[in-house]
Amino acid sequence: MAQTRNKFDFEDLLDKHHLKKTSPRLRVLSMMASKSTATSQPDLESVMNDIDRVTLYRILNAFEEKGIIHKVFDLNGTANYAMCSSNCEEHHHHDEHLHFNCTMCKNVYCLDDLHLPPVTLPEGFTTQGFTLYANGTCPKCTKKAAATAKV
Amino acid sequence: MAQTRNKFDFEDLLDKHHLKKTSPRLRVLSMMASKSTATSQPDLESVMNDIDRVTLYRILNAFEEKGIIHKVFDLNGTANYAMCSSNCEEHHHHDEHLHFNCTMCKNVYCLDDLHLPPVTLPEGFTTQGFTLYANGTCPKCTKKAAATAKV
DNA sequence: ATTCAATTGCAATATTATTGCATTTAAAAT
DNA sequence: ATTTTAAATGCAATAATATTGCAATTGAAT
Ligand SMILES: [Mn+2]
Ligand SMILES: [Mn+2]
Ligand SMILES: [Zn+2]
Ligand SMILES: [Zn+2]
Repeated sequence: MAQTRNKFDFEDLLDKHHLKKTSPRLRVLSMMASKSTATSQPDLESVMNDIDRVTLYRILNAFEEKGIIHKVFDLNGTANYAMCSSNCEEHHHHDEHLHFNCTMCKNVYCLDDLHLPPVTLPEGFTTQGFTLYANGTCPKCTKKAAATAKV
Repeated sequence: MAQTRNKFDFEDLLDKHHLKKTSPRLRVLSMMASKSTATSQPDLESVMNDIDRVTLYRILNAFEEKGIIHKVFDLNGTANYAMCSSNCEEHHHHDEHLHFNCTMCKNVYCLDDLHLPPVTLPEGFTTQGFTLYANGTCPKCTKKAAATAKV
């Protein structure tokens, strides 16, 4: 379940990062925060069809740089964006959680509380960060499939 | 180090998958097999600039479907392709190894022998496969950086 | 109220990917 | 060895995704 945030939270968030409180930005924030899954670039674009596509790209890039959102590529290489729940800083993300990509509904879930087990890399490789991806069926789609099978 | 394969291996490989042994396909195979890292679509295209870009896309898709190569997206969302070392079957890959993306040289390494630790998903999620990504500095770039620092 | 830098919108361009169709070619059939 | 055929390629057109430059607009500071 996504954290419920109000208008003022978003305004504070933009203030904190020295970003001007504009209508496009506030709308993008409230859309992304209202969902429990990541938002794909195409989705964002079709929902916010009155905002220029270039503006959307620039908003997403700015938010990502500031550590407000993070980008995830799904199994098809489509860019998806989700709020950073943890304490991501400017140019320094900490989103080392599991990204679950449902092959039925295509949704990308950020499973935040799933900590990654430690991995030892071969000699010579030094790592800055990890991301674990999984694909399969999400709870909603599992239920849906079960219901259809019954009939 | 990539396994050295000769022309006959590639012809056998194509035969095995009921794919015609054509010049473009053999060239793509030998290029990919000669490298220890994955090959990006742009790289492939610039090296094989005499092969039509559509043909390249179709070759890559065919190889992926047959389980000859697998696709990896790097940190920038660019498609990269690498030989399947394990026993991948048609429409059923088993490439659950670590993908290391060097932030300096942008190369993607398939670290095959690195087994993923088991992860337990939250209730309701059923998984078909995992992929672990890491980013950081590869051995070559680490050495290069050390050499530059000395001077 | 005025000023100014940040942000947006628009036009042009670049990059990556897909589709339809005519031509070519590897492999099978004769 | 020739003919036949399905598979594969190349080309043209189009779609989808992303970036850049610049003029107009607007939020926030003065
Ligand atoms: Mn996430
Ligand atoms: Mn791999
Ligand atoms: Zn689903
Ligand atoms: Zn490197």
